[in-house]
Amino acid sequence: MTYSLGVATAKAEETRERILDAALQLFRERGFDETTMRDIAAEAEVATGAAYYYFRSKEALVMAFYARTAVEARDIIPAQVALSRDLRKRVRGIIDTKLRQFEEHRRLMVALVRIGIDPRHPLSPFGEETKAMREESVEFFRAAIAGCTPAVPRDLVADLPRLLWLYQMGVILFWMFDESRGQRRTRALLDGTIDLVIRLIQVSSLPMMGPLRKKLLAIVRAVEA
Amino acid sequence: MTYSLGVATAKAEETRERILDAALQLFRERGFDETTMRDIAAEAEVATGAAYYYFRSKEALVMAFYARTAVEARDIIPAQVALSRDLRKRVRGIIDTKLRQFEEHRRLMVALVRIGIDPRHPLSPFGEETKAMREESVEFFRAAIAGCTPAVPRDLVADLPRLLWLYQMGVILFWMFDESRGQRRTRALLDGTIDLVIRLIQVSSLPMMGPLRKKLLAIVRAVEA
DNA sequence: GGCCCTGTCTGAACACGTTCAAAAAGATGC
DNA sequence: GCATCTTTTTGAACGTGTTCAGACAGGGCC
Repeated sequence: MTYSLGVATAKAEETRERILDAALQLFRERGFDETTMRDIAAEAEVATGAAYYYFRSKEALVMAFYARTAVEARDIIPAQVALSRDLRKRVRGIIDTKLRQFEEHRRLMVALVRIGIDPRHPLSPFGEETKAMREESVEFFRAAIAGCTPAVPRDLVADLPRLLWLYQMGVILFWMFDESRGQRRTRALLDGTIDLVIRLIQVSSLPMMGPLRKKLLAIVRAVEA
Repeated sequence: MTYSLGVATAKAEETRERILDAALQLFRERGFDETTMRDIAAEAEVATGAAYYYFRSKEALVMAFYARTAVEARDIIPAQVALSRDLRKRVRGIIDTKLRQFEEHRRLMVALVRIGIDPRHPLSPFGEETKAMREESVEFFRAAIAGCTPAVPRDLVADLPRLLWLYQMGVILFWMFDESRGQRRTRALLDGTIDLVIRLIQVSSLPMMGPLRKKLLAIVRAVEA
């Protein structure tokens, strides 16, 4: 859950935090590949092995950062969603929040992607072990489409949250590698595609579009199963 | 071009092939991570360093396989495209061909994705070094939409090939991790989405859809630039 | 044949992620 | 306070990708 290994005492918790903070500091200063586990341990003033007592791998340190933002999001995002009933604003709000959370460590996330793209890897966002976190994220989108304007057709309610989550993952992926000034290409992508997504939902809500919706959902389900 | 380092003589070429074949054999038998460079060198009956004389990294061996398929594709795919004027069949033909080429080493490609997802990495399919190969692939799609039925609107002709290439990459990515029997989930994805893509092109060809096309293209261009 | 040059190949050495046996430090019960 | 058990910490050792200084081989040139 916390992506850490055995932590029983308060002192241990403090050591764990020290290691994680040292790691994040060095990752930010030098980059992920340029930082060694020995560096991290030295910075945290523990032996090399100690890092592995708390984190099962170097990537797990990044995952711990990710998990930290997920905990913070529990407060921020529901508040964000409550601000408006407009679906576009809600979705945009969720994604913007996530990007803001990651901002400081944008390039670091690449390390997670490298291993996470493989769903068989324990730390993959598509894997079994991260299921709880993933579903929490999907729930944010479920909350966002509840009672929103424009309303979402009933038969989309079940699958749309997961599709929006996937959309979010795509945007984040793009953003990680977006080296344009202030990541303005990601802004362009967001500005353009959010509109498209919302309009697509609207269009597919028209009565005549029932068959299209059915077909789309059939694809989604065939692919997921 | 060939993703190998200096090869001047015929004997060197033969050694290079021996190393690559040994690597592919071991990768297939045991998997990428489970095969060491020392194993590969031993199997090819050379010293460890020899492998690095011909291939700059372990992943470069996989890239060499990829490059090999790209060379083969130069004959196969144009022939494939020539079989029909039907756009759906053509696109499907290209993607099916690629999947068939990779089939034997499906899981191996994951090793390429892991590093290739980062456009800054030399071996990334989005990077500078692979540009020639990438553009060759895009050209296949350009040939596919030339004189096809249904016809593609003029203003899409410039960008559609790259979008279709991106679509192809997405399908291949999905397929790599598709552990369903015979990768039938990928079949489902292809069956469903090809139809969708073609229909989208048709719909966007309607005269009234000019503004939508413009908007889509504006997004694509803003994101790429 | 002897010399040099370039391309090919060797294998030890290096750096780094990770593991592990054992030591140290705490907690618990008496 | 001591014995025992658990949690935490240590640092050497291991395996692996990669590098590198130098050995080797063949061909051209005198």
